[in-house]
Amino acid sequence: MDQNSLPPIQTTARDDAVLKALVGFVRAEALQPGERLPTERILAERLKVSRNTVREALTRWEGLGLVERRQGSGTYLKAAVSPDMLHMPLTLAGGNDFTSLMHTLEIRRALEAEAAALCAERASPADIAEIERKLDIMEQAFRTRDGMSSEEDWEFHQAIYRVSGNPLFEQIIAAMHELFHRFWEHPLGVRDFGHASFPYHRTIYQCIAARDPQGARAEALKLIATVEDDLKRGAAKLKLPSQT
Amino acid sequence: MDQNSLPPIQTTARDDAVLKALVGFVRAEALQPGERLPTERILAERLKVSRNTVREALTRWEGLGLVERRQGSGTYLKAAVSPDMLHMPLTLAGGNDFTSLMHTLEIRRALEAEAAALCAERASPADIAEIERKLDIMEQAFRTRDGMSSEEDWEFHQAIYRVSGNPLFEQIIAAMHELFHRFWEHPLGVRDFGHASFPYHRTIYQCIAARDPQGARAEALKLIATVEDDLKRGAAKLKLPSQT
DNA sequence: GTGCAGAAATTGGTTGGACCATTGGACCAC
DNA sequence: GTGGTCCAATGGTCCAACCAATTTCTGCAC
Repeated sequence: MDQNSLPPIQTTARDDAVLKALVGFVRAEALQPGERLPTERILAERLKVSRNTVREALTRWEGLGLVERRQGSGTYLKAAVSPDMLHMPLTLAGGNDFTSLMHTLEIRRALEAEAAALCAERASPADIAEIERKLDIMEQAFRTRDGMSSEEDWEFHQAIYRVSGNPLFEQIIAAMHELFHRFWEHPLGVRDFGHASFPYHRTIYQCIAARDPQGARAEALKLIATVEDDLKRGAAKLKLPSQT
Repeated sequence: MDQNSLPPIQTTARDDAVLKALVGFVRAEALQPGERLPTERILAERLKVSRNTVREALTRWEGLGLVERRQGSGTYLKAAVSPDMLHMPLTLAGGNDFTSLMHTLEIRRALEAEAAALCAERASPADIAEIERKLDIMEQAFRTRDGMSSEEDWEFHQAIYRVSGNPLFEQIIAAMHELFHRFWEHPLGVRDFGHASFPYHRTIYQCIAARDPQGARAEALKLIATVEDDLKRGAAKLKLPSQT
């Protein structure tokens, strides 16, 4: 590690300066997502600030999803950083009621359709192969575990978001995914939850492989529609309140 | 083995607990945005945690825009909080390059299309009348000011988001709108920026009035497509870098 | 009483040092 | 190999100060 890439900082606005210095460091060292950055103690020493200040700065980055801290292990880069990043922290007054869940699904439907369409436009042969691989894994898991393939299912969708070439898709949907799963852990009493959506994964893939954006968009819409139907059936069964 | 049957164990989550307690406090005291919440020292004492831990928690809230800290004065609530907020920190790399702008536009295209479709499904006669009113105002402004109708244009779209019945559309797009306008104030040197999109506002309205979700979706896609074209022309003129 | 300058208290920001809990590797007995 | 134990490294928490900005109070001049 080049020690000159971590010069001491100068004035007030300490933690901002720490982050700025850290951006410079990441670029100087060409750190990639997944790599570990220096320990808090080293950063504090090099930047001539207290470790608490370093921690406040890293806490902000962690909140933005730029970094992940693992106790006993280190702090790891989670996304690419650049000097002119724009942060748009969006907090939605979501609820645990059925209505809010449907609202998130409507957003997901919009993004899923667009991502699939963009994916069909832009996928390289290697991308298509990668998506097919995820699809095979998912279908395999679906058959052997009789429908419980949520993890593999999610990876399939993530692959599509990535190939869409627009990182915002993954960021937004990942945030909603977490909310969704607070509810989804127990499939709302619907035994075969998600079964209906299964075939559409392959049809989406086929449209992508055939470079058919409109088709991919349409199939993605159908997929989410089946999830919405499942959700409605589950809500009806549980007599879930439709309002908070 | 079902991976879900062995979730990661939850050990320590001090600052999360602090935030949870703080949510409870805000609700118990019915604090409104703008009001001051207890000092860090008091929070630390009451919650039986160190002040550092309180600060890390507040730093996270500050990063999310929920709270504002003023040295010497106090910490003030900036937005309403609820126990089940959904946090969506979006960071887009490279603020003013063409690629990032296109990324935000792709998200907007997805949401705009879906909002228009939902709007066509759900609009009441009163809603339709309201949208038409906004449309008339926009068209009037467009004609008298020769294309400079961004404010009225925005209100027309907002009306559609509202009628869609899903508040998330407006929240997400509003956040991106602000971001977008930091660079959009000057229409990238394209003199008639936005002109091409003008007729589609009325066609979208007509589809909504005719309760035609598919048509509304298609027209919304066309509208954004014209904006994308304008943007590309502007980028070509300015020789804007397509990468960071 | 009023107005205002300066002192004092309040509050977030920073520091340095200490200890705890977890992680992951090294090492060892089996 | 396998399974333990130990140990150093690292993030998480705590404490007790002090600094810097702000607010509030005090007391004096008028």
